[in-house]
Amino acid sequence: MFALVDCNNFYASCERVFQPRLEGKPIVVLSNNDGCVIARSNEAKALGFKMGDPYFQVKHDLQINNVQVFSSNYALYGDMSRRVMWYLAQQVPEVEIYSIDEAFLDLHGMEKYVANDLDAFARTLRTNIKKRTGIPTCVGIAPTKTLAKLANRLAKKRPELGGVLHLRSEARRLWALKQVAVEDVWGIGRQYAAKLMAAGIYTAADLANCSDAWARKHLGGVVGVRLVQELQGRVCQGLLPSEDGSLSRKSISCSRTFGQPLSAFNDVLAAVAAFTSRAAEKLRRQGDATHLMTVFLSKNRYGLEPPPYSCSTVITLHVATSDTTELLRIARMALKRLWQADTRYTKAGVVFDGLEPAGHAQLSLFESAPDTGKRDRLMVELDALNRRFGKNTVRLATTLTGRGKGRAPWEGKAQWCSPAYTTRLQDLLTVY
DNA sequence: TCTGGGGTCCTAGGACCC
DNA sequence: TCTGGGGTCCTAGGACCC
Repeated sequence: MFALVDCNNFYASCERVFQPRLEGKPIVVLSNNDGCVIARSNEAKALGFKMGDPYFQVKHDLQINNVQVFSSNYALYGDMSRRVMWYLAQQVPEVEIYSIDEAFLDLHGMEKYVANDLDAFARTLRTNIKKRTGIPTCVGIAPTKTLAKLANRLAKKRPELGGVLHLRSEARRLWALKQVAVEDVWGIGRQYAAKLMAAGIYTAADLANCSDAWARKHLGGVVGVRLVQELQGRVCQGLLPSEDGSLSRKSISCSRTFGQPLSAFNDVLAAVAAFTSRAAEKLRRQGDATHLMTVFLSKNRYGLEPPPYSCSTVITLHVATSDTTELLRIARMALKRLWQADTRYTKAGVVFDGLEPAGHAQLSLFESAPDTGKRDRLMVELDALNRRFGKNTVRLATTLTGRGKGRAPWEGKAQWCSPAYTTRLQDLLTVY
């Protein structure tokens, strides 16, 4: 058995924990740059606000409905997430942190520790998470991860289930499959949903009745086969390593939409340099080096201009590196290659691929190992200082613009960001 | 004026190897 | 002159997830 524990409306719930007066009130949280709606409380959902709604389009409706608006506060959400996950890790032998607000638990063999009553166990988890962190959750329990997802979804949609649904029998599984529309199945996106409906497949139950051959042909090959089998109760996926040191990403990126369109090379360079530094930090944190760096620039996609809206260039490094100074040199080179004068750029980003463990760089026959000792030590110190004294305490000059201190021109708006209540001493709540 | 960011996996096709 | 089979590695593109 697997369980999926999912926090309800996580970002909105995090904000509510520190502003209880918002209980029962509509809340939305906006993306970077206060661009779109990315999270909603149930009340905001009921008012018809959608995921991805551009803020400027719904601003008026939000106001007249008295919806509380927040900019995203990842310092807060990340820390609250860690608290929830830490608690779960104490309760079961194996946890997969699937996303910032969801975790799969492996319950195989747990029955004997919880008196054969997984439902009661799940209810205890919910109660304790709420008590310790203030975050409401729902739990789905089923023989496969895909069914656990589905059970979780129903637990969330049907208040009468009390936040927990356990697909303990075949009859229960068949009942649950009939309740869920095919587009709400984990792994069915917009394209597949349209294809399935055209083929007369409307519910998860219909999908579970498809043959392996049909799934292979129409749902992306083996991925589709696994999906259908998991709905039938046949286990195709186990728990994966998660964000706890055992997880090693295969690519690392950092990108942002600018606060305003930029046309000056040095302004965009400052942005690309800042993203490069950030991505290099992530790279070093997982102990890797990259030998493939992509830099991309984007233009406004919503205007009258025809595509292409973005251009990119890939640079292959002969010796993999995680040294920020070296990566900055390459980023500048890539940017020069892409640059077109008189263009209003709206976004930029960098991606590192071809990752390998640092220090094990393959040298070709005639290359000698470059002297990287000093640089490595510099990076270790840099990361240590920033960890200890906060992000960007020490950084490289390229990430600054010629304009001196203050906000960089690429930085976006975050007009309604709540305090970092749990990670910043000055932001600690005072209760009178 | 204003439209997010960071990932994963799979397939198909081409280049190249023995 | 004609003809074969089995691999690997890489990239681009498409789908999906939160």
